[in-house]
Amino acid sequence: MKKQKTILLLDGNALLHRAWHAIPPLTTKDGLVVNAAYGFAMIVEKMIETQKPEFMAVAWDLPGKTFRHEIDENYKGHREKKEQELYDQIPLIQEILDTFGIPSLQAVGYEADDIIGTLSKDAGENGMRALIVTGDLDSLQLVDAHTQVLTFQKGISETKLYDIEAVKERYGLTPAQFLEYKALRGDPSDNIPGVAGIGEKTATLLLQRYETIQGIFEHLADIEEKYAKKIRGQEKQIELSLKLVRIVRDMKLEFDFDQAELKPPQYEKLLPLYRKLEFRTLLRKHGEQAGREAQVREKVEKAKVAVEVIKNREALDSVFVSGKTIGILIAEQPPDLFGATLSAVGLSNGKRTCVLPNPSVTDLAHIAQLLSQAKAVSGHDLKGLMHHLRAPIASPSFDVMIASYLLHSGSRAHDLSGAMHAWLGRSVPEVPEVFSKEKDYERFGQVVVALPELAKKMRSQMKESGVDKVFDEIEMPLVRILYNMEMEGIELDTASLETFSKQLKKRIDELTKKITTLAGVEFNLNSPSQLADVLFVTMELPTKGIKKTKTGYSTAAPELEKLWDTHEIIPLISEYRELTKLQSTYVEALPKLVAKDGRLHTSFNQTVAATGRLSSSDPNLQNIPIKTELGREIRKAFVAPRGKVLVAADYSQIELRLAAVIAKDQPFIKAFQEGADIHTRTASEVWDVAEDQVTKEQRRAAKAINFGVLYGMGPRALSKSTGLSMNEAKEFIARYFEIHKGIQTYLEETKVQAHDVGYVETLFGRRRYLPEIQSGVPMLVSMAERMAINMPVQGTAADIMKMAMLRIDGWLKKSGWPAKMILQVHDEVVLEVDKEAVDPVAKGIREMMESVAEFDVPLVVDVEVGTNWGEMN
DNA sequence: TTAAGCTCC
DNA sequence: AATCTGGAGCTTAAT
Repeated sequence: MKKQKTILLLDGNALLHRAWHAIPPLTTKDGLVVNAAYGFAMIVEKMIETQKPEFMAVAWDLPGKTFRHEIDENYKGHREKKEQELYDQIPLIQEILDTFGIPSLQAVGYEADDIIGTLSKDAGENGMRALIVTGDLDSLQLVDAHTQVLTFQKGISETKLYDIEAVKERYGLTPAQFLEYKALRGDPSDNIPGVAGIGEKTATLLLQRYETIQGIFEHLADIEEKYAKKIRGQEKQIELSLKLVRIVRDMKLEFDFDQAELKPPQYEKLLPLYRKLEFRTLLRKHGEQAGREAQVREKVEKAKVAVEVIKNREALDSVFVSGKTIGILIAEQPPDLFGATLSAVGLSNGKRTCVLPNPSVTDLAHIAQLLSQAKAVSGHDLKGLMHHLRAPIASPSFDVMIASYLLHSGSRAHDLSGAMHAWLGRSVPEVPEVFSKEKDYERFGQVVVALPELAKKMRSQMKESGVDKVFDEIEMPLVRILYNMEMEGIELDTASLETFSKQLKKRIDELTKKITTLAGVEFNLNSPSQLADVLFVTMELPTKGIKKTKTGYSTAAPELEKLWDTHEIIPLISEYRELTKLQSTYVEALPKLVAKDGRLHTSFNQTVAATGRLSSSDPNLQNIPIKTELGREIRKAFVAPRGKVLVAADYSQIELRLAAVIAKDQPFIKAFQEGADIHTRTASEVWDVAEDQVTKEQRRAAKAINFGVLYGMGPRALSKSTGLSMNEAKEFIARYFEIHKGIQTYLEETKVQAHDVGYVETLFGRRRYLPEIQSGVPMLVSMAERMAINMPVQGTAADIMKMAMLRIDGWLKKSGWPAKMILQVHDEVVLEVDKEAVDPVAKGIREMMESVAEFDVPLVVDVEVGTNWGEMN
């Protein structure tokens, strides 16, 4: 039998948008925006390579004619400019398509979908296979025995192929039913009305039961009344929806498949075009830079060291020579259902380098055992490694990820290959994800071998800038502690959250009803844009003084507050916001993340925050609510197991104290030495009244400026946050700086230093570079200045907390008290402690924390004890 | 993917 | 003419 030929049909507009969104704004050196064209070219080339079609064509909507896809008036204005940049790229794409000989098709009165629908049908009738490439799931209705749909899942790299089976699997419906499903369900974004009250679930259910819409109407009598009443009498509406959703498949098209026959690209046109558009990756692929590539290959080749691929543990043991630093790397498989698994472990002692493929759990345990005896261990992301080994490493000495972070704290990308590139200045192979051939192991081995060299380079750089102390004395020892905290986790009382969830749900439903009634329209109140529309258009609430966002009027909490008295709906919306936030972010999400041991395990990221703080994710346990009474309910669900209690110790006012220390501000230093209420003291100074005469308002304003100073706040922000007038605020600040000369000088000098040397530092030598400060762009410069002001203070606090954690860990180990650190929230650590040991542990950690550093200002720690995190006393 | 909004220190 | 409060992470909508 003859091989079936394939025609690839691309939905030009859908892919254009997909490319536009997936690729960050790229411009050529002449300022031409080319990201969409680039993405489109990538898609086209990838499709040709992977699908090997015989024919190919691109269908386009006619410009300006949007039949089904009406653009919402609300979006029009701000979008126009961006849209223009996007549409300007269409001619570029046409040019690219021309060099491949791929025709573009358009038709008056039809959309791209219709052309594709028609051509795919023709193709099928002519014994061909049609493969539709689009970003739009509407085309799934076209799928049949010889038509398939390829969609993009995220970005432009991951695709999913839908044939009849795949459609059934994904939606539980045949492609023909999918059409009816969309007509029933509707689609607001495409202006398809559908049937009110029928959503995904109901539409699917009914179609599964009765096969077609006709079937549903025939069995209307058998259908539960709650559904039936929604559908009854909706024939017209459904008819209309069907018409809107159905893609035309019988257009009259003057089209000959021969026109779409795919030939090799005309390189003499394609390459200059790519060069003009600066598509380097694609150029390289086409051999443009074959010469340079060969050079790089040669260099890698030269650096090659003998790598053994060993398959047994005994041989592996020989790598571990006592007194040697062991370099270790893991190659992770792409995560699947069972989480990330390892495809290989690479080890090197500097002389021998081994790669162990597919390590078993016992292999890993064995490696952990051996590593704990090594003099030092270096690698990349050692905390991650410990999790894979399921064991701490006693002496982690060099983590490339952390070194990269300390050398470039502003960046968030600290991957190994990036570091190799940046510090070794040569191409090192990427760590492979899957190992199938011998050369994969070899390539991996080359990376492992390069590790010590990389570490050496990075160390000398760290010495040069003086961050090596932070590295050796703070960050590296902290790795194991963070691992232990992540392993330990915290117990979550899911039962209480369940009860709370029910209460929330009840109130949220009530609020939804009331708000809908008051507004007079049904809308999604989770959507800020819809809410703004309802408030300011439908209900005509005053827009004076309301901030604008890029998309229209803001509905953020402070803006709603301005509208508080204009309508009773506002407080309800505010409450709705609070409740749904709690419900979705915490109450519903957290219980799902409880591990098999009944506890919640976060990840503490050591290489994210530019100031030196930790961050927490999956889940983030550093933003558990506490401010509002309802929010506190969630915190109360963080509990100590039977027989234990939680002990929380937090540094009181640590940033302000450190600001006083760093700025050598005498009045502040004195105030802290005397144990004064710092905000009351400030108010008393500035308004020149006795401390016991300071009003609440005055204290509030003083507090606002005390915090504001740390962030580089101006008079504008101060007046906003205090209610002071602009002039009062200015005067207040002037007076403040008159008294706090040290602070004023610090602000000035820090800015100057940041401009001069391009970085700022903490008291312990952690450094942050601020390249934008020399950019000359006023907004970026002032932003960098504020970062410069804030980083030494926030960063020193972070240093101190990290050192305190090291001391607490050491003290607990030495003293043997049954207590474990489990959480850190910037200025607070939480421990889980056996009841009997509470008093000595509380006393001990306070002493550890308060004495971690000696300044002119005392560090003060408050310690609280409780059975849950919400009620500590 | 981004924007808007909210949570924390 | 108007902006300019530092550091994080998560959810939802919308494209």
